[in-house]
Formats: sequence, C-alpha cells, structure tokens
Amino acid sequence: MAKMKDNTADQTLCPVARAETVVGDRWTVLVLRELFARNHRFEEIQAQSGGTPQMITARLKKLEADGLVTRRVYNKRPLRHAYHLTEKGEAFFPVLMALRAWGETWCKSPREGRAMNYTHLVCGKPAGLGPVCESCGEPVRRADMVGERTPKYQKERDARWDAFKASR
Amino acid sequence: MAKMKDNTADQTLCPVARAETVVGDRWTVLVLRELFARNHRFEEIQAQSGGTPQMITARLKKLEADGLVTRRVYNKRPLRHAYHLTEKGEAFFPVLMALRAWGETWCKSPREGRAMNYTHLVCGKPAGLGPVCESCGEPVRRADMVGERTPKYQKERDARWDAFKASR
DNA sequence: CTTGTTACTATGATTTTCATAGTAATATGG
DNA sequence: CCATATTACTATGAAAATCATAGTAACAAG
Repeated sequence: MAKMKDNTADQTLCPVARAETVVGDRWTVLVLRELFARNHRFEEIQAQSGGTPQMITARLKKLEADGLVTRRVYNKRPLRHAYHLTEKGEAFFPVLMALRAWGETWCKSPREGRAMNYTHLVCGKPAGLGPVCESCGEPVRRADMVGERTPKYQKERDARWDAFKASR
Repeated sequence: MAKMKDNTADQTLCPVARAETVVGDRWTVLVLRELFARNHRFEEIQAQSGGTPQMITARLKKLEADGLVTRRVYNKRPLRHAYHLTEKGEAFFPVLMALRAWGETWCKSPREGRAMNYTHLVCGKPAGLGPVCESCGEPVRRADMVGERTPKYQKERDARWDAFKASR
C-alpha cells in the first residue's frame, strides 16, 4: 500500500511540522522577507517576490489568518491597506536569518558576493551571518541591527521594480 | 497586468530566495527533519513524514541533486540504500532549530508540552530553544547536543509507525 | 473625461499532488 | 519448494494548486 491517514493539520507535537503548515511554502517566505525589508504595500511585495497577484493575495490572507500579519489602513478613499508583521511574525526573524546564512554559504558561488550586510548597533561592527555577532560574539536581535543592501543587490531590486512598472 | 518575466531559478542575489528554491517545501523540510533524527531509511522517512511514496522519492532525489543528501548502500542483494546528510545538508541544522524554536513558541498551546529536549554537552544542562544555550549562554552546535524525545512525542511516533505498518 | 495608480479578481491551460494500488527483488519459515 | 513477508519504490486517474494573461473597481489628477 502507500499512505496512512493523517489529514495535513496532523496535530503532531513536532514544532517543525507545525511551523511548516504555516510557513512551508516558497511564496510565504518571500512575502515575509519583503515585510522584514519594510516593504508593506501589495505592489512592492508582488514586484520583488515575482509572484502573480493571486499567489500574493492568498499568502497574505493566510498569513493574516495565522496571525503573522495585520492589515492597516494607510489610505481611506480609495481604501488601501498596508501589511505589517505582528509579534508572531516578527518572531520569525531568526528563521529568516538562519536561512539567509545557509543560502549565502551554500547556495552561491563566493564571487557573487553578499546581498546584504548587517551592522551590529551594540558594537558598531559587522554582524556577519551567524546567530551571534561575528565582531563581538553577542547574540544579535533584529532591533540591534541595521541592514544595508549591497550595490549589486540594490540594483537588482531597482531593475525588478522598473520591469514590473514597465509591464503595465 | 499581472506578472513580470523571471523564470523561477531567478538568479537573484538574495540568499533567502536561493535557499527557498532548494528547501521551500513542506515535504522537503520534513524529510530533512527525519534525517537529522537519524532515520535514514525510506520507509521510516515516509512513515514519520506522512507523505506518499512519490512525494518522498521526489524530495530525496531533489535533495540528492541539490547536494544535501547522499545515498549509501546498506545492503546488496536486495540492493538497499540509506539516505544521509552531506556537509551542506548538515549545515541546514540551525535553520531547523530556529524553525523548531518558532514552532514551539508560536504554534502550540503551552499545555501541549515540548516534543524534544536537548542537553548541551558542554555544560551538561538543558540547551533550551535558542541559538545559544539557555544554561551557559554558549552558541550551540549540533555535535554539542543530545536530543531526547518527550514520552508523549515518542508515543506519537511509535503510534505512527504502527499505523503505517498495519496499513499494508 | 481621459489617463494613471493601486489592489486586486477572473479565466482557462498546465502542473502538481493525492489516494489507492501494484511491482520487483529477495529473505524467511515450514 | 513454495507461500508469505520485507523494503523500496512505480503506475494511474482524480482532485487541487499554480501559471500566464487579462480585466475590474475605486478613486485622483490634469
């Protein structure tokens, strides 16, 4: 035979499985990345993630239902919402940083260079990729860091935005 | 209009996007979880992840193609392979731990209890959920920890195995 | 009153996933 | 020797998700 019962939700005690029912999806993670990058508007999220509007709408709705995201009105008439991370959403930051570290180390050739460089505000020096600052050794929290895009990555994002805008 | 060009692979500089083309999938992460739990055989991985054989086969093949997993012959006649993590696969550990921490904290009610408890071998005390040991404050590496399943979670896994075995 | 902006929704084709079943190669017990 | 068990898959058809493309709604600005 082939499979056992267990309908998705699965009610397992495993926290990884639980987390994956919420964020186990490419688009979802890309949307979260944009929110952490402080891009709060639908259009920006869509342009930079490269998804179709349905994909982005669906992920944002699910993220809201799962409590990681809230919508805030930033303009009445016409009614417009901005998407923001909740506390639960913000708490996802370490996962994204770990994924970033793994991606930088194992999914790129060295000559490609970094996408971002973070400065650890506590010591004023580069934070590196780790869960602890490579300069001072302290665990890094999001609030203690400023990230700066490398020129190459910034250019890439600008180009993506231009291409998105040009296609309409 | 709706979408820009960019075919998936996308050749973006963003390490998160790069990582997600490899591990941005529920089944893939569940397979990796089992490999980290030292379950190396197809049957065990399938039973504990709850996927169909095709899902598991496809993920294992892709993980092998992406360099996170190698197959080792553990039995000739009949030829049988075991799946093991490569260095690249092992390096994914911090992501899984971060996901675990987030899942335990934000995807479970407190009364459900933990699935695993890790002991930090360097200090001999509980390691907790963080990237640094909650007892001694040192960053934890996989080699410096032993994990133990809670009785409830162990029972859950045993039951899953029994159900899997019974269904054939 | 035409064009632009932002955030979507609609549609039909394509692709993926799911549930169920079956196969291949061999070992084991009687 | 022969039936049953074990392990690791492959096959198939139905159901669901995703994709590219296009269009709509609600207003603002000129």
